[in-house]
Amino acid sequence: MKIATYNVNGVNGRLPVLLRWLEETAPDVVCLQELKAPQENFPEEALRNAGYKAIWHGQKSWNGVAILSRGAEIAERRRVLPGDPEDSHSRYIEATVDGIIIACLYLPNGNPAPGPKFDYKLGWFNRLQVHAGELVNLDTPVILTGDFNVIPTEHDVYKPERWVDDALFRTETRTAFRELLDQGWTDAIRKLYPEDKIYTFWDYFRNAYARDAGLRIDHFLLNAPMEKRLLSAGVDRHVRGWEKTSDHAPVWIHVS
DNA sequence: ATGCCGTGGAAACCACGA
Repeated sequence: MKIATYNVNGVNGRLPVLLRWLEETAPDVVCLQELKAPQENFPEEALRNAGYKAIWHGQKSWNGVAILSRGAEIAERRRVLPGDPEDSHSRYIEATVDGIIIACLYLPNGNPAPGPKFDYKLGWFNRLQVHAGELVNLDTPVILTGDFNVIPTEHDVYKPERWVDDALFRTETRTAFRELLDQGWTDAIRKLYPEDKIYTFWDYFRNAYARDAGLRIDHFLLNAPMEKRLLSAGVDRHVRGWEKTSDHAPVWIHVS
């Protein structure tokens, strides 16, 4: 079973690229972030014609998350991260697919830091920690995946010294991610590739992709029952080289 | 290297992203 995550940066503007990638790689389940589309403008029919059923939580202009499935039914569990009734951003959706609990998330960027946006990021992160703490010890396999907007370590960025004051790499952010892992989550890519230079995002400008000036910010975190079933993982980085592509590349895992 | 690009929405510029 192949499960992927992809920050599409606009699901309608990105539709040709998304459909091409789906046809090429045929993942069984896909988590999408940054739909940038209101609920009624999600390309449900185009994805159905490509073989995918979907649940999604849209929002005008920004954010938006979705879960697609090629075969198994998608049983939605929640579409809001608990802990703040005032939070209006569509950044979280969670479902059971083929016996696996899959949380699709788009953690706030948080720049500029410090400031209110960084405070929102840390608050959202804390709510994620609380909720993840309830998921990690389930006997059910659980996956937290999506765009975490976290550079976990200096090995996950082309020039760490340039990012120390950035919301993606600040001490508070890395500490929060470490605390999340310490609950008992396994970073699937780092489990399989402890040393390799692996990126999932390259800026649109400064020729970042050609220079391989990237970041690893899209992650798969697995609880113990899921980690036991991990077979392989990777980044479809060639997709970042396509025309009219997202600034993120798809990331995937293969589980038994 | 402090958004130089890209997207969506509103209005012919702006907010936002990482």
